[in-house]
Amino acid sequence: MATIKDVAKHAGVSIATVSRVLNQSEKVRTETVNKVLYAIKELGYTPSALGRQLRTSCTKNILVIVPSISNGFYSAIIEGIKSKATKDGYNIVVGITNDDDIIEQEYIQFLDTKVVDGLIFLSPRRNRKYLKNYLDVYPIVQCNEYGLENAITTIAINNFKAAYDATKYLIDIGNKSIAFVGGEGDYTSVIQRKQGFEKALEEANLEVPKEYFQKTLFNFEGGKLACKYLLELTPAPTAIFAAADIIAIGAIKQIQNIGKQVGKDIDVIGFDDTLIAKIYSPSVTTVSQPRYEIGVIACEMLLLKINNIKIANESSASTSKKTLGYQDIIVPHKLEIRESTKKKEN
Amino acid sequence: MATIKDVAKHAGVSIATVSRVLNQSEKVRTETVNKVLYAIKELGYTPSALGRQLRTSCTKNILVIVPSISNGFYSAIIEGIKSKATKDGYNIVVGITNDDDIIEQEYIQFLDTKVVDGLIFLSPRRNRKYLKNYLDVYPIVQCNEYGLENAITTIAINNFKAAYDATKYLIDIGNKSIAFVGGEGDYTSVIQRKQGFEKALEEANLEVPKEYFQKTLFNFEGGKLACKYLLELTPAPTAIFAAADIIAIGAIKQIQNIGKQVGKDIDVIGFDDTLIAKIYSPSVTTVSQPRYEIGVIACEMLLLKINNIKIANESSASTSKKTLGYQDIIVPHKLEIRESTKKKEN
DNA sequence: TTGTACGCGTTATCAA
DNA sequence: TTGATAACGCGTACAA
Repeated sequence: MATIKDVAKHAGVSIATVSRVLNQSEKVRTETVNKVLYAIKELGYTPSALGRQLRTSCTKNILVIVPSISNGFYSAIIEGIKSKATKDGYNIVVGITNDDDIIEQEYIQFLDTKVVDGLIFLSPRRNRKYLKNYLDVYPIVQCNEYGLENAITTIAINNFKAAYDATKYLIDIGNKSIAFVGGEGDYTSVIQRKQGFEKALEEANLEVPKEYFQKTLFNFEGGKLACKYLLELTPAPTAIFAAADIIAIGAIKQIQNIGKQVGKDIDVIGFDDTLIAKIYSPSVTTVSQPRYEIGVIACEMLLLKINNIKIANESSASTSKKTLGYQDIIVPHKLEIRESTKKKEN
Repeated sequence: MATIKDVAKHAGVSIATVSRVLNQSEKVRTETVNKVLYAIKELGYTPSALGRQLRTSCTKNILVIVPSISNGFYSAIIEGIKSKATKDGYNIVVGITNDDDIIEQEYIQFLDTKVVDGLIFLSPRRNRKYLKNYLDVYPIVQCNEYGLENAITTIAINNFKAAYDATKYLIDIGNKSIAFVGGEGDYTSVIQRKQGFEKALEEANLEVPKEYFQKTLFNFEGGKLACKYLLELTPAPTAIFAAADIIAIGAIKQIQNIGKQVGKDIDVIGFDDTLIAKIYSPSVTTVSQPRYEIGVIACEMLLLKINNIKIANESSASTSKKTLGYQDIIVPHKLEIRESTKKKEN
């Protein structure tokens, strides 16, 4: 509980000198430095981040807003963010919203209350009109979505092209009737995946019955239900494109339940390449996103913004708005071919 | 960027009055209240948490230290912590250590720097002698381990009894030779599970060859490797007790790879009841921990400590140490029987 | 090279 | 019912 004052008194110097030693900002005689260092050790003193933050109006904290932490998809991105943040002396604060808009807004207010210096959204974007006021003022970055109305810097794969590639692959290995299972909630990324899916089928002159497009809960049960419905259709699809691995796995379990074989009777492809796709039995063909790298890049972009603002504030207060530009960054995706899909022999 | 001062000026009152309105602490004339409220809206003012925290020396932040966020086991606990914390107006800060002691220590210093009011460890405990100094001074709680040297409040299942129960079940369904696969690193919880395992076998007069005890990496590959080794032994075990679901799943994959059937040729049991155990194919018999509840209770205990300290500080500065007692809380476990184990017919 | 003094944005005490 | 003002712990311009 020792403060800088205690240290100063103990060392027989002023608090200014202690501060100088702490920050190595100006020259201090080595002799004095030692006195101060000794006093610090003696008292077990640690500078209060609070006082420092209030003074410098900079917390070295980054807020990461995520719908749920139980989702393997986000965790790798967070690890990426964390890695870059740590390197630059920043800590990350993870805000979990459970997809609740109110909670999300509360977290966003961390910017107002100066608890954090910047914000990274991992959550899919919804109708967030109020965000506009923040975008001009605070450093904010969005992961996994791009090309939307707000002027927000984004990092994502090309979801359209990724879905197109995956669908083309399903066609190439011999499928002519393919179903698409998306999640509920009109996330831009899922919409784009659906568009890529349609484009590939169109190019191959394959038609898709309306019933082949399924919306379901974004989880295991949702995948099971959607698959059950699809396999009871006549004709039933020979392949299922799921907009997420967990949905794909639900579908696989359902296929197994009715005694059919995945990769032989029916192909299933997922999305995101989460851990479970790799270790499931059968392992799941899926579209891989460089999640860790997405996190790293997102953090880099954010720190850039933070520093720009800092510099702008130091020079002139009026130009600060213009320093917050935005851009769309597209990272490469990759198709991971595994056991849940197999080339047909005819 | 408006401050309380701006609001005061705008409303034509003193900052003290603004503060009173904000905190509803003392009586303010409704007329004045309205003036202030109007000014607040007008300026888009949000109180700075920083100033407030500096003044009250209370951040309303809780630090949760976790080895990795990519681990399904921890996420549910975090959700539990978060739920309780939110109810009481606290935010949680998740610190990811990647099992690095240095990083962990840096996070612990958040207590010194007054960035957080308390700390919950989810990470398994290691040799943390330096912790002693913190335990007397700050509110700290440990999840998932108990009965150790330090006087730290803990919340966990009875790992010994849980493993005993699971092993007894394996014996009851007809297994006579059972192997134990633990993770590397001598985590107390794993050691206790091993002891429970041994106790059950001993009671059934079953002997376990030394080679049946395997240590391996705490992941999918580790499970595969350990299983490969075990199945090449003669005699090979008819059942495998894995100290974690992910290890069990590695083992299952390996069993499938060599063309044997899980639940028929070989039983496999996991630990923790993470999502993957439920949805894997086959689904995995496992010991369920009430992870969400563990999080809730941990948070409750921590908030209790935080409030105790607050009260102690208000009355007399000298008694604050004694208010930080400690206790071991044991929560119930449950055996979830699924497809990876099956009763033998003889 | 070092010390004095101010301010960061609050809350809380004391007077008025 | 309100206002003036002293803290909280720190960094830094300015003076010495």
